[in-house]
Amino acid sequence: MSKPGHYTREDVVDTALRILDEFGLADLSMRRLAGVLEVQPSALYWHVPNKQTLLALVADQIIDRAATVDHAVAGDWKAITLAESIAIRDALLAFRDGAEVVSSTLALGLGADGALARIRVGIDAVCPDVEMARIASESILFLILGQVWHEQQRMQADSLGVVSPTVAADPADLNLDSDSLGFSIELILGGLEKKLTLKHESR
Amino acid sequence: MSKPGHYTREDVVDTALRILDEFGLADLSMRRLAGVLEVQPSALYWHVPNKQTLLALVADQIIDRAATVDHAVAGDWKAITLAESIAIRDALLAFRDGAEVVSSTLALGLGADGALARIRVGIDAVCPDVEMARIASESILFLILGQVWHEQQRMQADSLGVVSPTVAADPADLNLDSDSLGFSIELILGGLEKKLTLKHESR
DNA sequence: TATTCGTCCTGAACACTGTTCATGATGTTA
DNA sequence: TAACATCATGAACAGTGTTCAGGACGAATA
Repeated sequence: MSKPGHYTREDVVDTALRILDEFGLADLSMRRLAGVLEVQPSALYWHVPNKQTLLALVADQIIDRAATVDHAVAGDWKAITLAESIAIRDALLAFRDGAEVVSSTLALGLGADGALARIRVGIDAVCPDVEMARIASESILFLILGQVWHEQQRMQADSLGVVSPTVAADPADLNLDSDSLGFSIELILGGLEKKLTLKHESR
Repeated sequence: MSKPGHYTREDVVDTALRILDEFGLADLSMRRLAGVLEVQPSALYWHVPNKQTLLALVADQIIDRAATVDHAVAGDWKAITLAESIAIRDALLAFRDGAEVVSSTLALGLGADGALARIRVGIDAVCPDVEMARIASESILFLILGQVWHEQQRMQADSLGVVSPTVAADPADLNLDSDSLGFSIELILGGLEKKLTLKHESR
């Protein structure tokens, strides 16, 4: 941001990512982004065709920055899938409104496919039915996105001073949320395992 | 709409619902809504404090119109939960962009709580752990919302002439999607059942 | 009958939004 | 020196949610 000269597309995406994290998706406007870069709004449209693809690039960045998982250290396929899911969850949580950005990008089919791919690896290893594997991994992804989106929206509501009528700020809340996601995923993986063993036995 | 006279809040919400279904969420603006009612945009702000709560009322309407489920006819708790889920899924599908409207309303905590309540009844009957029941039913709701949102966004993309590179219009697509949701939910319910029986045995 | 009151709406304005377009400066290559 | 791709300007267009002083009109009250 210091050099007022020529920018690259990566500069634009990185700055958008920072504005997103600092002020939230609602305040991430093309004009604001241009202002931070000390540039006219129209200049952005040289680097990017429109705002939606800008957000898709931002979503890709968020997913790409998810921590890698050592599959050897994680354990069996269930542990691997769980670890990958937690990594993606943390990546979404690392940026404000991350879940909403990735959600809409994913819904529009503009990117962020890396998330689904990472969830699938563990499942594909044990589930020969590709359709079944697709449904299971998509379900887990929806679970992650829904949970984190809900959580991040609640965070914003809280930061806006609107204290929710429910019990406030339990010290073990973060762990509870983390366990909550883990539990949900275990439900799906458990159900999948059950289905797989049944299929084996019926042969 | 024919009488230019006084409107009630329900008229406004109903008209918003019709615009949503005909033209989609992106085209549901306060100005357009006012135009259909042959009224100045500012008139709407007498009936409703802002657009977000208008959308929340619309979301409530969508959920409230979900078909009722006869629990006696459905069968056991798993069948009941599945039937309720399908009913909610169909309610979301009955209006264009229904999933997105309900999703954001739910995330903002502004309404549409009926959906979660209906999913919970079957689970609460067999799951004594309220926390566990909450997580399981929220998971199912996220699954429904994610799946339908994805599907509706794809519908809009298709209707915009952007033919997706994947195989087009499989005649069994609708059934496949319906089965897809049923299968995901069965995964969760199966996992929950497994967890419940394990808990019983360990006593 | 005259006046007040609550209800519902008008018309104009404010402060934004994403996006387009003709034009221009700057540095690299032919 | 001339041509070219790169990256920007500045103005404008068409739209958005929302606010606010004021006005019309029917019902209740004095």
